Amino acid sequence: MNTLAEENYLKSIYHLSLNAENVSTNQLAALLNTKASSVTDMLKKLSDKELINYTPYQGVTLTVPGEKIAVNIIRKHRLWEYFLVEKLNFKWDEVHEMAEEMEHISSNELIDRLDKFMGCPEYDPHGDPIPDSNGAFKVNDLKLVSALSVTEGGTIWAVRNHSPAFLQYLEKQELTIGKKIRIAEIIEFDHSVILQTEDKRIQISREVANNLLISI
Amino acid sequence: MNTLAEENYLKSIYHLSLNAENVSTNQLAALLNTKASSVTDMLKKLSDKELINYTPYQGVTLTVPGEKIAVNIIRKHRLWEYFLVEKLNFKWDEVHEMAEEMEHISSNELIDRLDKFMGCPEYDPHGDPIPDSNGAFKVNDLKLVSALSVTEGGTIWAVRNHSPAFLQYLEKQELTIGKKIRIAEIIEFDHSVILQTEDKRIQISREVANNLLISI
DNA sequence: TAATAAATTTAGACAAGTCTAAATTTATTA
DNA sequence: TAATAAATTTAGACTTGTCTAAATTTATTA
Repeated sequence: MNTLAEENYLKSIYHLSLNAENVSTNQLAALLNTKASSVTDMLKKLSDKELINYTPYQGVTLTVPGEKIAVNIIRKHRLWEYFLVEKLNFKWDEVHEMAEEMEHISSNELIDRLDKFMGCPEYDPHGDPIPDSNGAFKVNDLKLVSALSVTEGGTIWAVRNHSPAFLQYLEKQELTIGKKIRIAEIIEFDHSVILQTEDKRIQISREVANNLLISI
Repeated sequence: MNTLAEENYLKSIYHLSLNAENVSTNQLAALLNTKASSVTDMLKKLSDKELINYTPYQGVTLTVPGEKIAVNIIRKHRLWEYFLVEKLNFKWDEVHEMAEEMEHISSNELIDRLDKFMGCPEYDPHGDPIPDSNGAFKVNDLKLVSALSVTEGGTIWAVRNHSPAFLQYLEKQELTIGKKIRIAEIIEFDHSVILQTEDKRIQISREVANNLLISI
């Protein structure tokens, strides 16, 4: 098996890979709250284990085995989050940190049984798809609210930021998963967005719009 | 918080303390599958943190804060074992290793909610009492089968060994928790014990009798 | 009780993962 | 395209937890 640190690196590389072909040392250092030199050391180690493709100065990609491990960790993370919210009644802004620990519980048999116990949920409390035991994701076509034009709209489906501060803000604004919204106006000056919901208009910053995903 | 290694040492000291006033370096080394010299190093560290009382060559005892941490880990271990058996349908011989990992999940809020979710069970799948959130145990007066005389008997209540091999053996012999037994005979030569259950006689070794606890 | 055995500790080393500071490579820009 | 800036890697060090081998202390026994 892999160490906790190795698992966290693989997971982080996976997440960053979604937005860029190659993941850079500095991106990883920022996400993992560590120094670039530490990242370099670990990249060598993961490369030796053939879990990543690493060329010095050129960033990294995951190999097939590396991606498999990363997806499995993400599966565990999301299933535990679902468990914490649906079974133990935690709020969606309270579960991320706990799931960060729980995702490293090694048994796959355990996670498969947990999955069945909960009825094989397809999405976690933040709207992210839960990979199945083969690592297959439900692909669904989501769009960032920040990428929409006026009059476009849909249903809030997922969030791209899991920090308690952000989630609590959404909760307060009643911008939670399942809510139907439409772009009423985009402020040219700062790209703030005014959303129209069933019963009111809500103004959100570009920052917020950039972390909110909807299904059209 | 404490490291995983520290938590495991505290837990082991706690367990060994039940059978001896002072816990020795070698006892710990054996239980933790490590070397005496490594134990000495860790004892100094725990002593510096005032989690144990350590006098070189004289063994250790837990301090009040040290015991509190140990009991909390045991609480988590037993609640997770209960969860795995009662909710995820694992067998009692399958859960120990998983719980060894899960007991280190740090959130106490999580464990308290898990406790409530399961209806605040008093005993784990091996019959061990589950401490409450204050660290209080249900004390019950159990006796080792090996300590009984002929004609004495009671209900199998707990086991002192959690190895899959032992638990599977008990399962096969139908000597599981709740079973009523009585001592029919003790073989003088090797201290084997012949048990009378409702429907049959079962011979067990002294070794087995020494790991089986009954409530009279 | 002196000699021997067993238990424990000390000394020095190592692997994992991290850090700072310096060196190197790549990217940017004047 | 030469100079500068930014990104990355290397070198050397530190911490945690472990190890082996040697030294020391405690227990046992003749």
